[in-house]
Amino acid sequence: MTPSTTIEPVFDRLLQVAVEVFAECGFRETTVREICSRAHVNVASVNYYFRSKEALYSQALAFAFRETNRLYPQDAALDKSLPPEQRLAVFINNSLHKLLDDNQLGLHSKLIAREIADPTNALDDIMETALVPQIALLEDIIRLILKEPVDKVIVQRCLLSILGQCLMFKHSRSIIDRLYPELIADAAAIQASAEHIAQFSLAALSRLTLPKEQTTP
Amino acid sequence: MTPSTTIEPVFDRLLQVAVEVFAECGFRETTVREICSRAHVNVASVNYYFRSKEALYSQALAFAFRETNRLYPQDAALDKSLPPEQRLAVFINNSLHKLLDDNQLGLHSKLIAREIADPTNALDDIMETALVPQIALLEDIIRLILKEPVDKVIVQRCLLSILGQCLMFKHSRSIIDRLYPELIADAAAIQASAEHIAQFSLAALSRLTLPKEQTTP
DNA sequence: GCTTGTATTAAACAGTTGTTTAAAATGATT
DNA sequence: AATCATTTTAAACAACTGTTTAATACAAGC
Repeated sequence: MTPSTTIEPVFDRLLQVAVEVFAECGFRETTVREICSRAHVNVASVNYYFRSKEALYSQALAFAFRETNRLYPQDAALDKSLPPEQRLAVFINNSLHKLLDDNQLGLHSKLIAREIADPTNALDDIMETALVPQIALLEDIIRLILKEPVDKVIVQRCLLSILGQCLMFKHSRSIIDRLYPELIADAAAIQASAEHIAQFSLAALSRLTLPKEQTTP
Repeated sequence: MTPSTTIEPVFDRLLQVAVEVFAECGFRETTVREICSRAHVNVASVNYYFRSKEALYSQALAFAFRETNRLYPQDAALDKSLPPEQRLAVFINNSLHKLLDDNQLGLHSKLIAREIADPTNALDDIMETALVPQIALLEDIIRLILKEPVDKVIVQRCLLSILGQCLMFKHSRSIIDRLYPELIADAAAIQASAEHIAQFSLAALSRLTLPKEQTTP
């Protein structure tokens, strides 16, 4: 048995390269041979260390989730001493950078986004461990902003509204690249986009709590 | 043996089945044998009528766009005599039904959403003919709602906010299915979700035009 | 009849896929 | 040095891929 404290070079290299290639090409389009070629290991290594290509994918996905949450922790959004409006802004800004950072490790979110858009059997395992906590956090923040207690489905719909605005930048990246490339040109632009989403969402939330006075004040 | 009930030519049958299978499995996972099998034609037919599998995909994608715009025309949203707030609500409701209708022809939007999330070479051809007009329409409506003239990028960001909320229901369907399946259970739920998006967005838009100091009444 | 052009077919092609095998290399323990 | 389990390797496997081929079927025109 290999001690869990010492890292296995081939195993680790395989996992990292797998995230890279799976994120780039998707599950089906990536070949085991491509992964092994980039990792400079034999083709049989995948079936030796992992049971199969599918098992490697599953582990790579879990690894990607762990990495994103390690590199982009939601500490400030979890800080209950801050006003919820600020926590929401932090959550959105953090999520957007998580999704859009293209430097080397944006691959993790790319793989995750791909899995969400076109799920495989591995999704269910991931949901519980990594996605549900994020959702719960956002739900809490929304509930705090909508001070008075509201129907559960309203909170859920608001959550989807906010999350949808964020995920747009990942799932519909192809459209944004073609229509408004300047909106995600650099880090400053991304931050500005995040601020817009926060502002847009806070405006909507604060309006929803008010009684049904129509557009004319 | 000639099919007595369906006298549809092989070309048309191939195109329809292609939309179905490509939407279900994506470009790469789809095999021409599967398409031909479901269409009850020989394997060579794809290369006979269309040049290649890729050409068939390209034509299937264009066909899907034509069909969605035929089945869900944006007439009411185009009606310039209506108030822009109502036109926005119609646009959103129409888009959401377009995206979520699973009856037989929701396949078209499924194929399109797949292409947006994971674009192939065929996307650029489609953008111009089918997507840009929809975007332009939404841009116009937003500009009307934000009465006073605002910066171009603000309109663009608001457009992405609204579009993101709609596309969420398609691109992240896997998440919604697992977290809040009741939100898209039936046509009534979909309509309610559409009304929420419209309300959420209108609230945000009307707030964005006002000065920001109005947090507490 | 025959010819001509199109449509359809079964079979084969050439390449790639994930996976397995069985031999060889490695490294620690005796 | 010999034994043992573990790791690495090249090669082969069987199945599947998109595409092509060459033989056929079929209709219309002469």
